[in-house]
Order: sequence, then structure tokens, then C-alpha cells
Amino acid sequence: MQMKTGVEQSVYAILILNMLPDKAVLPGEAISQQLGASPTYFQKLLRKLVSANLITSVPGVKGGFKLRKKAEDIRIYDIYLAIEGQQSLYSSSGVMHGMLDLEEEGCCLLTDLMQEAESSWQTVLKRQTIASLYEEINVGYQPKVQLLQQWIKEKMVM
Amino acid sequence: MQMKTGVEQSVYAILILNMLPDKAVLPGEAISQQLGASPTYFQKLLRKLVSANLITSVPGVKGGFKLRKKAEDIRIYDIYLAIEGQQSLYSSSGVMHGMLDLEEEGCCLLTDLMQEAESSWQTVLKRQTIASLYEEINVGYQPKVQLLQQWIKEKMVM
DNA sequence: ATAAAGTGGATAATTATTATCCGCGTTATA
DNA sequence: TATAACGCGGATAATAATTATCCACTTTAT
Repeated sequence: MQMKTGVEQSVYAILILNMLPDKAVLPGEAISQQLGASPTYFQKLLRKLVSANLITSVPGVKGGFKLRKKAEDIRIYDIYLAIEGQQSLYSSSGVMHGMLDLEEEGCCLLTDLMQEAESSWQTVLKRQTIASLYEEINVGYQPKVQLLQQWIKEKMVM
Repeated sequence: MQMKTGVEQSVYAILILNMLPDKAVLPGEAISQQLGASPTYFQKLLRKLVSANLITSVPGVKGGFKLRKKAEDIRIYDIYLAIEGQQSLYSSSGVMHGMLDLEEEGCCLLTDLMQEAESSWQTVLKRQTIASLYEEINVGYQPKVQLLQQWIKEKMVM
């Protein structure tokens, strides 16, 4: 039971897009290269972020991706949800039904507890936004962030 | 990202073992049958529960499994941990390293948040015990539980 | 001795996740 | 208006995780 690596990649991708000047756009391949992700699969992740309305895509020669929302309006949870989907961490496989020979389907003693646990988990993921991560990275890694900014200027298209 | 079905099966297995008279023991195959689980794989799950000191096994002709702890001392979390292992839901894949070209390995902006989220999730799983589930099942499904008790008396060995 | 149980290792089957490929639509620009 | 660089979506393959099976072994009641 492990979170998909796509969630982490997406978070950093969005962090990069957040450094992009307004109106500018960054090709998917450039991002995937910088993150060391497989280009084709990473494109799929970007699609999910587009579907979730977190980023927008621009087709054509000077196309690419950019943020759709402000950094303070993108919670880690939003990205998690976009990539992992809304299926819950736990779903009963109906063991109770067999054990007690019940008529009704789908009843399980664990459902409520698990739902509560998941809510609790999600609540924490809703606490932090891209804006707060951006601040954190700026404070802790200023020189490296400067270099990244430089790279973005080279790769972006307007 | 889904919890293993083995966790649910294990919870109900332990619930069954909890209805067992003291000193009695129940063969693994009987349990797996009642739960509709694959016998051989279910045996592996039982092994994990033994390793986690939640149940004990007795080899030999009149062998089987029984609880090692009292129902009120077995939290859902203990079972979850026994089956899923202690690896966390999230582990960084080092994307940040590539993005910022850092020297240090293993630093990730998400680690703290994810750790906190997971703790929060675990806390909820620690709230409920086998004892409380047993009570719940007794209140809601009394007649069916009676039948289960009957079945246990048939299958158990002392 | 034998049969019924658990143990541990090797291995296969299944499912989920990650990755690639290709043909298509869109758009800047030569 | 042709072309090249990009995103889009579907099909498919490769890899990894999970679930399942098999077998030789130990233990123990009868």
C-alpha cells in the first residue's frame, strides 16, 4: 500500500509551473526532463492535472502547460486527488457477508472507521498548499531555486 | 493505492478466534473456508498475525490458531500493521533532488506533511479494538452470530 | 506408524502501476 | 499553405505488487 510516485512528481511539476511568468507556458517534455520522469507517462499525469482543473494546456507550436489556479488555492490534497482518483484507501471485499451468511450485501464493520481514518488523512493533506511549499523551498534552497528560475526562462515559451 | 484485502480478512479472522472458548483452537483451513478466502494464501496471513504476536499457532493433529491477546488489547491498527508492514504510505522517490540538482539525497518537501497525515490515519485505526467490533456485531447481528458460534463449536478442537 | 495440522521456501497467476507508441488535432511561422 | 512543435487519446507493452498454489518439512494426537 504505497502512494503513487506520480503524486510526488505532480507536486514538483506544479511547483515549477508556479515559477513561470504569467502568460508563459512550459512544454511537458521539458518538465519531465527536469524531474527525471519518463516523458510519455509524465504526459499522462499532466493530463490528469488538466482534467482536475489545476493546470491548463496550450496545443500547437508554442504550446505547453501553465497553472490554472493560484498557488495558494492548490492544496496538496487536490493534486493527490487528481492523480490517485477519488476511490478510497479501503473498500470492503465483503468478507463479513460470507462469515455471517447475510442476505444484504456490502456491510462491513470496518467501513466507518476506515472512512474516518481516511478523512483524517485527507484533512492533513488539505492543510498545505503549493504556496506554502514554494515559500519553504525559497527559504531553504535559495541559490538552487535561482538556477531553476534561470532554466525556466530558457525553456518557457510565451 | 488500496489497502490489502488481507487486512479485512485478518480482522474477521481474529473476530472469529475471539469467539473461541479458552484453550480451544481452530484450524486455519476452517477459518479460510468460512471467510471465503484462498486457503493457502490465508495461511500466510495467519503467519503474519502470529509473528505480530496477535495469535498463537499450535502444530500437530489437534492444532490450529487461537488469540494470544485479549480482544480489548487488539487494535485494528495492530492488525493493519501486521499485514501491511511498517513501511509508510508515502516514500519520496527523490524528485526534488533532480529538480534542484542538490547534493544531499532524500530531501523532499512532502515528507513531513505525509508523515503527519499518516500518523493521523493511524490514530483513528488505533481507536477501535476487536472488543468494540465484537460488541457491535453482537448488537446488530445476534441471530447470525449464534449460528457462527454453533459452527465454531463444530470446527474447534480442544 | 499414520494422519492432521502448522512452517517456510519456491514459484506461478493475477492485478496495478508505470511506460511506450502511434495517429490525430492545433497552431505559430517560414 | 506546408511544416514542425506541441498536446490528446487510445492501444499496448513492461514492470512491480499482490494474491495464490505447491511441496517438502516438523510437530503431535491417536
